[in-house]
Amino acid sequence: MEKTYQPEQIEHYWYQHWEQAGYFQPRGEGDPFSIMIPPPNVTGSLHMGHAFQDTLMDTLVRWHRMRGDNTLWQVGSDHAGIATQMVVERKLAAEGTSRVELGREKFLDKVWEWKAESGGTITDQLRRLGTSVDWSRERFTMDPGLSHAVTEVFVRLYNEGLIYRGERLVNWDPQLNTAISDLEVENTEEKGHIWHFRYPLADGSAHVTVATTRPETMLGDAAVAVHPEDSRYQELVGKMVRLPLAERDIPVIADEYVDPEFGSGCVKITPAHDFNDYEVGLRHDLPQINILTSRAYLNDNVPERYGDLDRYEARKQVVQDLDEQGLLDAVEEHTLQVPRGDRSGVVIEPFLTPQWFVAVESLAKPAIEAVENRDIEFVPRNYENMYFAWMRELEDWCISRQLWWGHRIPAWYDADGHIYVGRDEDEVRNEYGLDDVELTRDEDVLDTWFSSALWTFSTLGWPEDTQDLRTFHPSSVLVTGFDIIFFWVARMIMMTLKFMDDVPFRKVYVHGLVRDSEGQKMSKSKGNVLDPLDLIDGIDVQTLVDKRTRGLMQPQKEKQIAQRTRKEFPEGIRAYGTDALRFTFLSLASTGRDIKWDMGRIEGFRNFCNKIWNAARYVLMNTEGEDCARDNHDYTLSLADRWIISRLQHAEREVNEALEQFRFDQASQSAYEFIWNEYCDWYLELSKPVLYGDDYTEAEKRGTRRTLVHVLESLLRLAHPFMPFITEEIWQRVAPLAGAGGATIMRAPFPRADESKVDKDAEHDIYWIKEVITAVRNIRGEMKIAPSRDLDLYLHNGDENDRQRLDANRVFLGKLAKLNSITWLKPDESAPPSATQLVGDMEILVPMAGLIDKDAELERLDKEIDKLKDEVHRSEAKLRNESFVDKAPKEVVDKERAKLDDYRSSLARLEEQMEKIKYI
RNA sequence: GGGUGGUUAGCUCAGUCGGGAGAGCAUCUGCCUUACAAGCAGAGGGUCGCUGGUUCGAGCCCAGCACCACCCA
Repeated sequence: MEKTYQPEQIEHYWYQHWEQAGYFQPRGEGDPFSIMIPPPNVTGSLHMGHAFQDTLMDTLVRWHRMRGDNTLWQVGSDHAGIATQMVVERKLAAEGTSRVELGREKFLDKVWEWKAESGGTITDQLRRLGTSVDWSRERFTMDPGLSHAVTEVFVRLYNEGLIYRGERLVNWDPQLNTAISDLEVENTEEKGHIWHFRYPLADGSAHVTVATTRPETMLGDAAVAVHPEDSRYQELVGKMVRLPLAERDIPVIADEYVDPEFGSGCVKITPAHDFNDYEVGLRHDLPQINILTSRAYLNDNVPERYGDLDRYEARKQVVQDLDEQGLLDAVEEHTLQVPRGDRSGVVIEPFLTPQWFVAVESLAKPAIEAVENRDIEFVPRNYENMYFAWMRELEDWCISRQLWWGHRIPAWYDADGHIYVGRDEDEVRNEYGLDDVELTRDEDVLDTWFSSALWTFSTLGWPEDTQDLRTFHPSSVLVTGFDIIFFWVARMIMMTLKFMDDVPFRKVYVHGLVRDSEGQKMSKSKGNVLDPLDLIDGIDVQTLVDKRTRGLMQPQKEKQIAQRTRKEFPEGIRAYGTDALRFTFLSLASTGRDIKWDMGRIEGFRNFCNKIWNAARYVLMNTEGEDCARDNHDYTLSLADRWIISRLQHAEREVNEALEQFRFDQASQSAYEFIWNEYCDWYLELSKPVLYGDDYTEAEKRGTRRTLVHVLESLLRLAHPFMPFITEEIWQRVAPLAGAGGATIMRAPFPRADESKVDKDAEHDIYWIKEVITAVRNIRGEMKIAPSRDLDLYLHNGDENDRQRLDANRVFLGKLAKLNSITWLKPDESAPPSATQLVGDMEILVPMAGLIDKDAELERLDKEIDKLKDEVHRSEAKLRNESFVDKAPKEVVDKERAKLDDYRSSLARLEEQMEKIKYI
């Protein structure tokens, strides 16, 4: 083996090998366990969120696979309607053509071409993470099978009256010229203004003042509203106002929606351009006056002078005109929430257009019940409240998009505009007897989320009744971010209950967001994005700066981003490897909270990988070609052997229990602690005296070699779900020595604790040995005695247990504490003046002559004594408190008494010791 | 305005049943000890956000407040 761990040399090899060997496919027997990957966007590339999420899923999947379950991790991607169309349109523009020029059919050919060439980026990147997804079943939402499912669902819902077409206010992106979903709208806080306008009453008797952040929409005002209980405006309600510029009369209405405290307490109502006003308009039967075109220019419903102005030009003009008429009361600075399209970056308009909707009420009811009655459980559970809150005030879902790329809506219109819905045109014609009628198909496509909502069952072959569906549906757990609970999770639950009559998954594990080291969201525009592949492979600082500053929407930020990047990563990023990256995510994955990325952690875990690597080197150096008692059963286990085997059972229990509760942080920490703090720090050291000297028999040496390889082989399996590559690489060499069969660690059994191997006596004995060794090392460290110097050790005031443990473990103590001699003193015998530590009542004495500075030792003792005195006082006070002694459980009181006894006797010993050396 | 989560060592985070707070990183000291300097050994470091309450006892339970983050309006 190489002397240091070099991840790049093993990761590619093993992944290719696993994939080719088909190890990612379900084994075909055992309890089914399945996870459906949240399909990444086909235009996307891997970011830290994916890496985090996929690490969690892969850990669960590998764990279950090793536990013998029939495990499927279903992989695939979604077609990302808008994003993909934009990418391809941009490409076409660069080629000097356009979507419109090509026409729908040719454009779609181009999209598929693009998909074939570039659509595999993210799935290729997934492989670098070691994800054990079943590539042979990879799905794409636009595949024929999934498209078939989409059509089927649409038609069935339509026939039940659960899909309808209607004119509603939707989020409209005027640049992309399509409706978009709430999810695709980002509300950003921006500086703007509030304009206060005076609207005169129609009878000229007075005026009302209204405030708005969007002056141009006043041309579409349908009313002015006040709060019904606002005494200031009682007499106004029912009167008419003369809307300036438009010169229309509009009523003053009373509605609870108005906040009397805000502004003048008087608001303009523009039903066609504001979601709240829309609702108010419906309540009061107001006209919906649409003043915009789909590109956000003003249309024919406004006076001519504003026609064909873009919304911002119109704003200026309206303000100027009102000002000239003396109707501009005031302008204030104001910070407001501005809705922007996450793809286009432009301000989104609430816009009135005909769209297709899913009526969700009847679908939501069972979806709420499924969570209420715990058919589906959220982890952590508090996300259920978020789910309920949203589901209980759910609005109908706008599913149509004015795009070409996507599932085209299976609806046809005749010349009179009658709608016919069916699986295809033939079916429509047959069903409705439309032999000779000319039909045109709806131009729109469905929201990508519509197809994603069917993901758990469409990927398994629905509407066919397949074996896969029967085996792997419902899936076992969904691992996802909280940000798409509404848009995806809730919709999957609704659709799956409707069409499968079952839940899509039993559990939803909700993880947090990966943030940068300062807790900021990672984003291209902030220039603080980390690419998981750069953490795996490393990147020099110049390349990183280039990457972060390329193609910025706000080029003026380039300098600042470059500066901050160079400050945070002066040396660039070193290559840490996939296993260290994964382990970092796992260790930070405590329940449901966001994680701040910490380079220190990944560095530490790369070191951990190196530790495992070198531990394996040590084991192999001492066992390859040696008799490890694989076939030879004549061997003896030492105390250390029995101890590490016992500790292994604890670790195995902890890891399994933690994973059962999705506590990836605790699971990985248990593995880490066992491997580093017990196996490496103590057991490997304890094995050396057995293997290297003449103090032990051949049978004992065989026992230790056997234990070295067996425990290593087990801990590799234990850590495999966390760190698949390094564990496989080492396991391939270690498994044969341990007599463990199988072609891959991936399919080796996951370790489970065997309580019969827990050995309390061995644990107590090793605990004692560690205490004694640590005591000596402490003296060494505090007294600055060179580690190379062998010490003479005296033990005083020990009991019979101490005596027996000493006799049984002299060799261990001698080697690990680097001792020249160990002398057991009888109670009446005294040692030369010594530095002292206590193990229980036993004094650990290292003679001072020539080694130890008297004053330093006195100072050290003094500090110890002070500490003990504090403890004694605290404990005495507690026990003097009668209500404590009366009311606290007996065990607690007894424990406190025992502690006090210990403190007192330790104190006495140290004081005695202090007296002894004070006068030398 | 409503809701959720958070506030613990210099930093990033654990903390189970209420019974005197832990890890990693960083820091300090000493070591190239034949698995590992990406390492070993040792050490220092905490008013558990604030105030009150419950309790014999509160990081943990209750109330209020402050600040941060997110969701909704």
